[in-house]
Amino acid sequence: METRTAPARLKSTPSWLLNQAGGYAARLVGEGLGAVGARRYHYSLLAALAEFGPDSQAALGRRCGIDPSDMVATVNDLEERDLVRRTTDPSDRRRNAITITAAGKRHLRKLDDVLAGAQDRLLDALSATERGELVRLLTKVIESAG
Amino acid sequence: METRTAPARLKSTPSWLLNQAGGYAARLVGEGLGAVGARRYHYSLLAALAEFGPDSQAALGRRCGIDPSDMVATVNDLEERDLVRRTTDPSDRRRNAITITAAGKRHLRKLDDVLAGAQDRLLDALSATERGELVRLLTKVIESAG
DNA sequence: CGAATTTCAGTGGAACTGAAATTT
DNA sequence: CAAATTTCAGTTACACTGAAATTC
Repeated sequence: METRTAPARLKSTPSWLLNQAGGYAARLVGEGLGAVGARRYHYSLLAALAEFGPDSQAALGRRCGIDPSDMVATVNDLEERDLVRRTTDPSDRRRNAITITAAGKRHLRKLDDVLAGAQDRLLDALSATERGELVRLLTKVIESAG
Repeated sequence: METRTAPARLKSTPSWLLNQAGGYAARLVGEGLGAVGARRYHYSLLAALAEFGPDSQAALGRRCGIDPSDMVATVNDLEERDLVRRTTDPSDRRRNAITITAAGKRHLRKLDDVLAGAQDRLLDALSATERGELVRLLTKVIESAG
């Protein structure tokens, strides 16, 4: 077999490992979601609505790390499929109040299953303890991010 | 202070954590390399040349995970700055033999310093033991990738 | 007035696909 | 002939910038 090793400098560099693993994760998740006609932003947005209730596009974007301008297209997509509803907030007419529909909640449960399957494949090589440890370490890194 | 928590579904999902941390890492590394006029691909390619010696574009691409078509532009960039040399391999004239120059080696040492600084900032919140554990876990994940 | 929200048009790096030309 | 290499043209998901219109 023909083994092609990456340079040692890269294989020992945390940022490179993070990007490799992140790319692999994005591929697995993207394939899974794509198979049911969804994108990563769809999941983030539906999850935020399910957890926190209706909110404005700007607030939802801040929660999910989605840029306000990308939010427009994301809400357009979901609204077209009746997974969310967009109404102007009467108490502040600059805002769109975004609400998740019953179909949206059903869709989110389906996406939960898809995501869980992707995580299992992603972390196939790790024990349950190691998976927990990885989550803990990544959380610390993210929380320290400027 | 106004805390904006991401949905619990996301914060507990390894693929999401990996993408968040990967994005943070890419930003730190990109800023550092950008400050000295370099890109991430430049570092990968120079590191491979320094470790394994001259090779064809295709073989270097396989080592670094760089697409052959992206390799063309990367080598163009580095050749323009006299950091690598591109000559056609006389033993197989389909191939370009890519060689690192003395200036390329000097440049690589500078990039090593930039990268080391970025890793330090990235892993600021982790102890030395935790850093090693993170590298170990990420390596396992990557090696299991299909 | 300044500030926030939504929207649109456009940019840019990164990873990819498809195809052509050359050589083995 | 099939296969590998280099190259170019184009695509896609993603993250962003800048500016306009509306509203607070």
